[in-house]
Amino acid sequence: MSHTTPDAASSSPSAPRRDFIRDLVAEDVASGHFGRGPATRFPPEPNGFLHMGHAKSICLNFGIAKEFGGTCNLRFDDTNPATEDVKYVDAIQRDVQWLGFQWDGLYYASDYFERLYDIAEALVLNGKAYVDSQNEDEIRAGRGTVTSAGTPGPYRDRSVAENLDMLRRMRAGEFADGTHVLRAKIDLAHPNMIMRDPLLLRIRHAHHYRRGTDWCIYPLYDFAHGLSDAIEGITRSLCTLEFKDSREIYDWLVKEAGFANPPTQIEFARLELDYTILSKRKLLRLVNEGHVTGWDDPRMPTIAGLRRRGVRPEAIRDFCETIGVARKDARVEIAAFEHAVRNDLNMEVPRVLCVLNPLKVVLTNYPEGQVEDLDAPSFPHDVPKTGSRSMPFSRELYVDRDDFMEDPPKKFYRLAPGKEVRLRFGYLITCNEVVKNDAGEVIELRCTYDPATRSGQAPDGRKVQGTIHWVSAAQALSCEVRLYDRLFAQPDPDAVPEGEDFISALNPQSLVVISDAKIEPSVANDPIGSRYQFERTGYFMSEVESSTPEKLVFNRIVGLRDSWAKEVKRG
RNA sequence: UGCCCCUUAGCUCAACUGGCAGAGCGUCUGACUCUGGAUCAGAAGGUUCCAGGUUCGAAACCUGGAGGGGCAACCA
Repeated sequence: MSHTTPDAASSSPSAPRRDFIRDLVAEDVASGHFGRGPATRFPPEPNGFLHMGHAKSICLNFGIAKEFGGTCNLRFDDTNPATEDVKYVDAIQRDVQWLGFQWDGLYYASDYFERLYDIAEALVLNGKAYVDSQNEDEIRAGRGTVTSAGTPGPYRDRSVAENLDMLRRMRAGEFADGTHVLRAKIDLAHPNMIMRDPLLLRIRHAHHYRRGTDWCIYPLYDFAHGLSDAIEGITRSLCTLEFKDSREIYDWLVKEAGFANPPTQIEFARLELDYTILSKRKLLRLVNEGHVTGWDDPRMPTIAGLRRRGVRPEAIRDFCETIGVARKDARVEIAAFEHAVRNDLNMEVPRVLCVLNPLKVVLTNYPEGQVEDLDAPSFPHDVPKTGSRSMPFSRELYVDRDDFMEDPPKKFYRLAPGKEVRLRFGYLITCNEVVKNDAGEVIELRCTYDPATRSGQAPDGRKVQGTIHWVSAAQALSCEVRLYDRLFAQPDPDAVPEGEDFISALNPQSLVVISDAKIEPSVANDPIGSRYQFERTGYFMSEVESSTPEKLVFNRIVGLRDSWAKEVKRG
């Protein structure tokens, strides 16, 4: 592969993207440095649902394992009994699998508590750790600040025997929460704050969703994480940039614990997407305060929300591939994600016609009572799929209100008094008369059709610029359409005035429900959960949770790119 | 006022580790004319954060500076 042409490289869809992490892993493989194959892990804390940020990490960790013939574990980092729950464990497993990945090992940090405890005792025996009996405030004060050194507390030089005794009694549950902690004995003046005698174990008499109440000294992140990696034989431990400073304690611990060829931590930038928020803490607030219907609300950037909305895992994986992996923070445009979603659906889903805001059209010269079937291909010419359905055509139709203007501006290629348009897959029609109600609202258009134009072409060769979608009024199915839009009204939801928070940046238009849209009858017997492109409108999926055969409900997955809207905005 | 990291096109990333700064998305223009979508073709867009230095040659290496971010939770 050393002399591939650019063409050959880009035409190979499975060619793995190169990034600094993959480069390192490739070196590991070449050098045999670890003495074992590449091993990664995805280590979520089960305290919330997975979101797009996790998807990036999942694609990276599992992707590397797949590309290099290594392994990837799913490990629940469940070291905090206060926040964790089995319901999150279940959701996380479901979401990882739905994304298309299968873990090699399924592990829980809470299964390593005994092992970690043994390491803690060894540390004490080696004079590398001590039991500190100061309270939280005293410990904080003793740590100093970023610009000043900390000072040793009164318990720092306890004897090994006393430390061991205290640690054993901590484990035995003799002490109350907060009375003692185990600390590594490193350096209270260390330039890296994390190294100023970091806390290893704290007492928590609480119910843990897996351990119940049988354990009461919970390891902190820094103590649990690297050692869990080492226990599992991980080679490269991938995490986000904010853990950069933790690398030093990570290395210190795996070395002190005596692991040969221990794993190494590599940091990459966490994903930020504009117009949404990728923070479990903040997403939990949206759920708890009722701003969304749940973790799987289709507006949520969670895997479960995206799945419910109709996004396919292929689109998420493609997106994660295109954004790449870097060492600098960046906010990715949501447009890039929407593009990935369209790109995926474009080649996969059939086209149908659905009128969102129905406006009746009566074809005055079409025979009363007549219905003819028009054949309509389900895919455009450039999508390599076949299939068609038949669409009933009759005297009374519905078209979209947006496709009619009584007093149109220039370059409006749709219906207007005296103007001719093409009905998709059907005839050319001309608008002759506009019927209004007493309030002056347009309620009906009276048009004539040209019987010679069933093919969509005029025999006399006259050009018709616009093509609009329609349904036959009598046969169309009434359905509900949920138009989902961006969750927040501004790119950075946290950029709000002083005194406000991201809640005030929510987009009030993030869900618009249309209760009586009209869709062509061909979809009547499709399974719930089928995806479509509603031509000229967007991609939609029938809502698994709310659709019934009697009343279909569709979620808008993503809109089509709309250059007319851009034209309008431009004025 | 300490330690660590980052800064290349609007955005995300490249640049074979010192050899003519490129790609995707976005934007714009055009083609097609039964999706104002898609697709296809083309274009615009750069003082590689700044100032010095090393070198025949610097985005890359060195020094100084600026801007941004992380770290002082018994969260992860």
